[in-house]
Amino acid sequence: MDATERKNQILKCSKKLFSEHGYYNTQIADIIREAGIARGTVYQYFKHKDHIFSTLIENFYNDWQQSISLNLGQHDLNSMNPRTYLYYRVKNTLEFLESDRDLCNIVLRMGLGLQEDFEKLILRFEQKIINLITEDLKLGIQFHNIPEDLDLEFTANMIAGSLFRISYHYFVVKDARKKDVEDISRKVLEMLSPAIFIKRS
Amino acid sequence: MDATERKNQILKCSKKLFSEHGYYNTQIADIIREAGIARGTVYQYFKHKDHIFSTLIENFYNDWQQSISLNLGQHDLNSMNPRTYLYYRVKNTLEFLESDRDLCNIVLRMGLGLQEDFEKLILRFEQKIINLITEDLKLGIQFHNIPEDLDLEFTANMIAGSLFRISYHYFVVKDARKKDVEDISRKVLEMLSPAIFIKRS
Amino acid sequence: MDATERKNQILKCSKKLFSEHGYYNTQIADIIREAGIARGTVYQYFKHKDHIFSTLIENFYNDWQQSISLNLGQHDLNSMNPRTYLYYRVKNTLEFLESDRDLCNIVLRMGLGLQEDFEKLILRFEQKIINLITEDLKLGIQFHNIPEDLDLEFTANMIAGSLFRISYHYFVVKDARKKDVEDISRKVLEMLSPAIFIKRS
Amino acid sequence: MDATERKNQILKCSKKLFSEHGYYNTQIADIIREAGIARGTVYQYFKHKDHIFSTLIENFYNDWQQSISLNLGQHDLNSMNPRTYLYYRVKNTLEFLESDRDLCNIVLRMGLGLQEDFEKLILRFEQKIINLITEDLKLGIQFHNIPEDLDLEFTANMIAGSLFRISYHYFVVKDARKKDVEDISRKVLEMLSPAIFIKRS
DNA sequence: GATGAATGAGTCTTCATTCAT
DNA sequence: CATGAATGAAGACTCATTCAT
Repeated sequence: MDATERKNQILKCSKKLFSEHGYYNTQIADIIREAGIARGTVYQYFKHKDHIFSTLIENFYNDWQQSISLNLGQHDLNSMNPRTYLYYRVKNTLEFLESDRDLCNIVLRMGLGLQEDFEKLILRFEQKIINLITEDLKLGIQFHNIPEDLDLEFTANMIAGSLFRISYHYFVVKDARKKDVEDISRKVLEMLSPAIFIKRS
Repeated sequence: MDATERKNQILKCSKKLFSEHGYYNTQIADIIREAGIARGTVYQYFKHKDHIFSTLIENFYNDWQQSISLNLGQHDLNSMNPRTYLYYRVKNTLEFLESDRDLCNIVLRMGLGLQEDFEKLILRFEQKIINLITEDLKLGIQFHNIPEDLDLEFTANMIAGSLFRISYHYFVVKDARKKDVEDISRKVLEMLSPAIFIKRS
Repeated sequence: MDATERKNQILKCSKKLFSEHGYYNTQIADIIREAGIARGTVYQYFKHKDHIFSTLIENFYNDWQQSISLNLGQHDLNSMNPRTYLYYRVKNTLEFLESDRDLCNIVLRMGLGLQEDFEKLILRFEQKIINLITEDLKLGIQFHNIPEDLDLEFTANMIAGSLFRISYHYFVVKDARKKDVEDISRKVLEMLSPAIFIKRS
Repeated sequence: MDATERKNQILKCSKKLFSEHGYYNTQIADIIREAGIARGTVYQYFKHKDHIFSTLIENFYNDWQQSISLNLGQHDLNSMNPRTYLYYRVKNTLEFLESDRDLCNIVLRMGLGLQEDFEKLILRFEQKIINLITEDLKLGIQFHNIPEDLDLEFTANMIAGSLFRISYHYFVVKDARKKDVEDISRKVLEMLSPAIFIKRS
């Protein structure tokens, strides 16, 4: 097993345990038992226990960034109506969270309220999602699909909160299948659209 | 200082510290420094550190239960239209969370993903709110104000997620004032109504 | 309740608990619960927890001393044959230990191997019993009832060990009745006599 | 130093300290000072302080069991007269207790009256010795060497008490040499025989 | 004298991290 | 690189003792 594989193995086992028992209730002893490696080996790849956790969140954030770029590239904003655009945005987000339930659980629940530096990493993710929604809403206003007087801060947080809870509920608690994501996305759209979009007569 | 006062003092100081630094980053040493008492005094009132935390959540839950009963008594469901009813429900919930920002922060963020027994206590709160929303939605369906085919599980979680995020954002992050609660509640109503209620022509 | 009564009450409750759970597994909290008094009250009568324990052993020792004097006075050594003399010695010792099973248990078992100062007090009792037996044996030698070449140190310890074990077994473990003491004493005599006394043809 | 050696080292140091100062007056700090190791090392080999103590008693019990089996194998019961048999029994027991004076002191004195689970372990040893003596006495009755009407419970406890006291006195208090064991055993035999064995004319 | 809330020194135990092999 | 025994700082909890009321 080469260095990258070994590192990923440790990350994978830690992720599972952090998701299952939380950061402080996962000991290095648990991680090495899960990975079947020696205590010292962990420290060949990670300076501290913190480092494992923050690497997980960093990777999650980077993967997500990349996923956004890819998805943006796939769809031509101009050729879509705003509802379709929103639909893809929601679906892509949910699909990403669905693809790794342990990370989803960590980022949306188990990783909250730990150390300040972890909080910063998670807040970066949360803030980024809020910013994306805000940007999208602004775009909608520009295109006269969304009323000008919409409270962006409020709406963005409301949408983000919905997405977080829905993801946590369906992917972590209910263990929903990948194929359910489209259905869930459509329902999200149905809930949000009437309040956001200007009705065309 | 009598027993009840001392116990409340310890709870108050612990609450502040748990909210600020999280459960595992708050030591008994911090609590006694904050309260200006001796180490042993804490253990006169609480069996373990856990016990302080769980008491906080228990009290929060009980106070909330009581607040719901009081509020239900104040408003006559029959004399209200469904929008007004929903408005008061949202406002009461937000008002309760606003009234203690430290507890709000603990229940909505710092207390998540800790020990299993803490998780149970917080899940009880979350589940109760989901149940309440579900009951309200069912009532709306009965009164033909809400479409029969609404996905209750989905909608309840979406609404709950919105309320959690909005509360956390405005009361914990933004430190909003009590007077802002009405404004926020109205905005919540504006977001939810169009998707939930059957439009009367 | 006057001072002496209160003090005796504390001693009585402590004795029961020390006998039941040992010195280190009996807390002041247990004693005041058993006695139904306040924490501070204990310290009005005893300087330290140690003091309660050592008072118990001291009292036991003094009572025993007194019991010996009384018994010695009752029986005229000259008018008795050595077997009868030994019988009364054994019976008196067993009767004394039987009269307070908690103390018997403390002195013979629960009180052993604690602190150095406790050990001294208990050793004083043990040594005293060894000395008494030795004196009696010497007397027997003087009167030509016991062979001159008997190993006194060995015999005294053997007899003491027997008495200790028999007392512990019948009074503490088996909870024997007062009326059984005579029977037990006779059996002790039957065991010891053949080896100790010079056989008269 | 490998795992077994290290564990034995901790056991050895603990044994010495427990024997010297008792269980509750021996701190983990004392043990690590005596062993010249770090605090955490103790907990690599033993779950709790209790665990060290109970391991000592367990080992003692097992070693003793094994010693009995070995000794039984060495001597042919049929080819011995009952006195010789009793002599070897006593000698073997005393030899075993003599071989480790710290354990002898713990089992016969310092370990008494501590926690319930320790008491159970020590009682197991005591009961076993009582049972062995009882079995031997029964055998003697079967072979018509011992009177049928002998009170077995009484006699076994008396003999056990003698052996315990004699062992404690000579091996712990008087620090007798190994070579003295034979002499002591012979004296024990001289004390017990006349009362136990049927006299052949 | 009696009370019991408060005290804090003393202990056990945990667990991330190190380092010689 | 891998190992795992050893480390010790950090933290929770206990409990005899005090003292103001």
